[in-house]
Amino acid sequence: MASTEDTIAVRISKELADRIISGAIEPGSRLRQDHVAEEFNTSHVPVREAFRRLEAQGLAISEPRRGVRVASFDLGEVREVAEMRAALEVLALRHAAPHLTASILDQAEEATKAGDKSRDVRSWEEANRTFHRLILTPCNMPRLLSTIDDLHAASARFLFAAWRSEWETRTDQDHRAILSALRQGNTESAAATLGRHVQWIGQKPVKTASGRTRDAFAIVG
Amino acid sequence: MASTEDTIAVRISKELADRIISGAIEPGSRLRQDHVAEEFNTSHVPVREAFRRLEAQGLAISEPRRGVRVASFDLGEVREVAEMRAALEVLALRHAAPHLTASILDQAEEATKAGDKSRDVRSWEEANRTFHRLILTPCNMPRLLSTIDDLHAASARFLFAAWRSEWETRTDQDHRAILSALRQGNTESAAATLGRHVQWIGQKPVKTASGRTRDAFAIVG
DNA sequence: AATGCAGAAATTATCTATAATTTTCACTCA
DNA sequence: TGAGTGAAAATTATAGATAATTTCTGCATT
Repeated sequence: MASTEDTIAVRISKELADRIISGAIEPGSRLRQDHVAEEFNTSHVPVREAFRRLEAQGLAISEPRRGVRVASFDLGEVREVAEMRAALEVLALRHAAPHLTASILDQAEEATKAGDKSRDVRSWEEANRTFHRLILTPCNMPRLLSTIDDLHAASARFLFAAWRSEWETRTDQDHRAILSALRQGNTESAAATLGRHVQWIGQKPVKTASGRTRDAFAIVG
Repeated sequence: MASTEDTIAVRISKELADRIISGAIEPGSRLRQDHVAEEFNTSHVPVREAFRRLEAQGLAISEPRRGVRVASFDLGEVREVAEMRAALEVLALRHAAPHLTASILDQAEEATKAGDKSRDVRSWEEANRTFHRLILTPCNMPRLLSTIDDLHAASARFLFAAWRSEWETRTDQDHRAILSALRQGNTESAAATLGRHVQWIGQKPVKTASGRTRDAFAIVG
């Protein structure tokens, strides 16, 4: 953890981002700068800068003079993020493919296995993210990768909101198919599978606070 | 102009973004918060927030304790932005197509004509941006649209850097082909043309300060 | 001439204070 | 009972001041 390297504003934004993604802070709830400042033992100036970062990542929305609140989301946004991820990850994979080494693919396979063994959402999400990052990073397109990172953060948020606690282990066939295609040098097939994989939207009945049951949606890939 | 509505930080970031895009501030040059604060007659707190916004748009980069500088760019970045635009605008168009009305397509045709008549880069860019915005906005995907907006800002920057002054009028056949396909309800053909159109990278010899000639590249679509 | 090293100047990051705005909530009056 | 009203409290936005860091500059040394 390079906390001492970062500026206070960055540290705050990372911590808040983590809480928003994990669902520790409810969507729609207000982020009050003085409260946050007090908690982190700082003034509110770095807090405001942290808010601007969260805003840019799409994790918070700010209305002038009325403060900042945690961004809420709906099924439409889940779909939107899924489609953006599909389009951009396919693009990244096409450029990354020529630079993929056997070692990278082996690491990606390890990540897939780790995901299959995961007993909770959080560790599954981490393994999944590692897989995607491993096969996409070699595309060497920083702007593309950072946009994809933001989309992954949004995905994780949807995921944690839907699968708050229960998580059933499952074997990720898509990841294996992608790796196998990449090993055979079949980039187009890998890209097509990745595009489908990322757009798969899981659906799960969830009990609301009022005791009713509704469906929760999330990107599971 | 809703300047009075906006917060000072937003106003500053818009003005600085405009200068960076137009090339009024050189890539790589430093943005000094006190100087900017003095120019806008404010303290540096809103200036710092404006910097965070520019950073998020990819127009500036900040290193902790060493300040903010205008992002520089190279051919690789031009390519990257072109490919991202292609992927995302195609996605947006596919979703927008069912909601396009004759009126919107007529407005888009007007924008194309305005672009063809433009005698300088700046007005051509504005007309071009209007065209793309018109046919994409109905997709109703706010996150996607705002990402595309940022990419258009980057495109404009490349464009102004390459075509600083000289600009030859040209007839945009791609725009017309896209409109014609859309009018016939042939979304796939329109999307394919748009994807190619946006990835077209113009090339132009440019005289550098040192009197030498080098090639400048920009997205011309 | 090139290199390295103070010390000074400039600049960034943060804190404390103040002004302006919005939200809350008790209270009046229909 | 309930809608409207108007302070009071809370909160945001900005300003001014301070501490910490970096960059610059000139001079001594090799």
